[in-house]
Amino acid sequence: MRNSRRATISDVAAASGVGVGTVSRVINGASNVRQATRVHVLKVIDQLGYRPSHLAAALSRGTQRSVAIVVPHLTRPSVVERLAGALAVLDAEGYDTVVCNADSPARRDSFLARLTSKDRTDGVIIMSLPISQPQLAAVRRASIPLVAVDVTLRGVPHTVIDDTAGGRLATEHLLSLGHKRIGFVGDLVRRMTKSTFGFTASERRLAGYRHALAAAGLAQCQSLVRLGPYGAANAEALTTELLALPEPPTAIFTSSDTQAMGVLAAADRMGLRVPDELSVVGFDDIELAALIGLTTVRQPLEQSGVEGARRLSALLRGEQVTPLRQVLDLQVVQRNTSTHPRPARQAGSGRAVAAEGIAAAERHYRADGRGMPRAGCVASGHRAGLAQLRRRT
Amino acid sequence: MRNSRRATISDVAAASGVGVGTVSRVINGASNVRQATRVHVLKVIDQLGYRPSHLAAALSRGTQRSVAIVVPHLTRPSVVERLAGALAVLDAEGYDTVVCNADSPARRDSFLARLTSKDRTDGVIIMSLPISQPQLAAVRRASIPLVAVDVTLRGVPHTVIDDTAGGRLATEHLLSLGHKRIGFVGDLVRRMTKSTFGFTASERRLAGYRHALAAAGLAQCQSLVRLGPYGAANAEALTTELLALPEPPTAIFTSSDTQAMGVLAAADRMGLRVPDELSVVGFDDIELAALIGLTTVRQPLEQSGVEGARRLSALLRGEQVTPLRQVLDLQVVQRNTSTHPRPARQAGSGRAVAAEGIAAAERHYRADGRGMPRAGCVASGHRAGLAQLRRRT
DNA sequence: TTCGGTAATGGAAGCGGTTCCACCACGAAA
DNA sequence: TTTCGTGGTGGAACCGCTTCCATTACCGAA
Repeated sequence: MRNSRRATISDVAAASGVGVGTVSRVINGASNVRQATRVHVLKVIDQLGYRPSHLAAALSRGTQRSVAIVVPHLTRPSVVERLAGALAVLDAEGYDTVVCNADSPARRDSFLARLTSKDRTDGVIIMSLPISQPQLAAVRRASIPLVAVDVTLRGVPHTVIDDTAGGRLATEHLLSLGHKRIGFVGDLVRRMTKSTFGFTASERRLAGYRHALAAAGLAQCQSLVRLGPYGAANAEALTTELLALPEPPTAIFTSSDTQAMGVLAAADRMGLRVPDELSVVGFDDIELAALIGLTTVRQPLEQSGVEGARRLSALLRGEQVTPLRQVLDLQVVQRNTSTHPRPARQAGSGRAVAAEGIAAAERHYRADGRGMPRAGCVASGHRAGLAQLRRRT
Repeated sequence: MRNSRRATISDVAAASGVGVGTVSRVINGASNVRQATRVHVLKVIDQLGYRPSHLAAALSRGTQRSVAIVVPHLTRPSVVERLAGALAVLDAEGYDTVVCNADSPARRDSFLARLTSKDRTDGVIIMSLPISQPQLAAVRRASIPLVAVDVTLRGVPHTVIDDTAGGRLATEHLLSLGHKRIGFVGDLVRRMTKSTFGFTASERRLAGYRHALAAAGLAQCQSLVRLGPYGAANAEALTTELLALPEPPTAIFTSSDTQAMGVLAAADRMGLRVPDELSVVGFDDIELAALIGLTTVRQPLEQSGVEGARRLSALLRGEQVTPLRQVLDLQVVQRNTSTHPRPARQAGSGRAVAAEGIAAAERHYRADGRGMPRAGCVASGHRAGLAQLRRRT
């Protein structure tokens, strides 16, 4: 047996004494093939270990059925849930999905360039990732079927939530519980370019928070708003600052559940009981939120992926996608990190606690957890304050 | 301008008055093209909005540079970290990566069938997913370059950890703290087939636990080992059972960090303080573990993906991959959920607490959290016990 | 002037399928 | 017997590129 190179369809045809057309029909299960022929060809295929080339078939047929999804920070829970939703739909529709994890703007640009300059996939889904005007224009010119999820892209079908409304909902929830001093912990956005894209989710949620406060006739205290890079650790630091204020907030709204974890950690480090001494509201309702009983604004993460994928696949079928802008519902899920503010509060003791907390926090941030020596067993003194998952009844 | 169908390379050639060969050279940046020609062709390409077909190029060139990764349960943090590691490497090497999320054995089989029956990708990475003997044989016959991560596959390069050793490490850590009654909470495995693949990670970690107990000369109490389906909620239920025993454990080792979350939740529900009244050790060291101060066995998740991808790419370069079995290091990271057992313990009060806890748990499991009515704001009475992220100093 | 040698280029021959059209039997209808 | 379908089948043309070989133009060396 000459197995120098992989068997092709004509090898099979030759070996089974039929034409390539017939082999092709057998492979694709066309009905007009005599049973005996089919069986014979199938046997030869098996003997030769022949595997049809997807590539050649796609080229010849003119359709490859593959799409790309570009996401930032694949490891974030909210992103993964979206991605999973999209993958499920695309699989079901028979698409191959190539996942592009754009950790940095540079990688995002390189992915986008790769996708627009060459004809690699039938369509593209962009998730949670603002793209620059020129890039959008490039995609347009290439007329690549494109949908966006969790980003507003002019002229492109996009599935989003109303972040501003979400921020308002969260804040109104806290207001309705009686809170007057409500802090905000969110993302600091370094803009890449002067281009318009403007607001990120966190900024819009902050806007919603401001609207709600304004509507309630409350003065807005700038010092109650703290922004920093994404991540629980940073949120913890910001919260520590917030709680150390002369007049600390009685509640904190934060722009993601992950950041809420940091807020909770900070509260604990400062010795504040949640929700009795501090109410906390997150955003997203990732799986973890239910587990730890976090009050949060639920957005349909997985469903956003599902919708995005559905719309792309409609686009690829040549259907009209309307409306261009699809807004999914939000709702506050009250669990166990929010309640009425405690009636009284002694400023003095509060401050003392806060001071201690800050010192502890500073000790902590100097050494982070993950890069430790590689012995068999390491006692990690960092993260010295012990965290525990705690439920109160 | 006739834009009925997409421009091809010969359209460009015709429109710019050169041969297709020259256009091809321009596209691929070959050096032997006159500068003037290059510029002109480039201009025409731009005018025509021509995008070279990746498909056709790949077919012609005979290499497509794409791989598939098959993973189970994409949303689990450990899986995502592995995936992210692999993606980073594959991107850097210029591969397109199609992600196959196999939630069920059926989907796994369909992915595998799709990948083996047709020639779609250059190679495949399988993560954390046991496959059946016939399937492995099929892959072999098709001689698809394959590597495994977190699964042992005979004859296939695989990157794994020594789960048994990990179980032993965790248990020895608790033993060294003075614990004598150590519980285990892990996965119940319904075997799909009679095929050999045998042990899952959880089972092997359980084996390690048993070894350690045996080595310490401790009697093994079968009732201290509880197995159930994966997930924090189930782990919580199992832990509740464990803590309701007449003689409850003073420490629990559980086969993943996610399950450890459930263990912590159960402890809290039962009113047990961690680590004073119950020590808890997880496995994996996902990001969350550091945040909540969970003592755990660290395995290099992301790195496992990196290694798998590196090995696949070596395989695709035609290099030998040795050793076939690559075992990554483990280490216990002690944080704040493990300490010495408390000296004394009154059986009576313990039991009373336990009984109450079980009742509460049963109430809980009847109604799960996520399928609530869709009003603007929902107060969720399920998950009634409020959970809080808590750090003690 | 003749003759390599070289840089730039044109274009045919694949890559491995799908598809369409021509063709062949063969049985039923005329 | 002739004439049509009609189910099976063979194979050329084509999908859009890459690649290799042939060709041309031009230049310096002999």
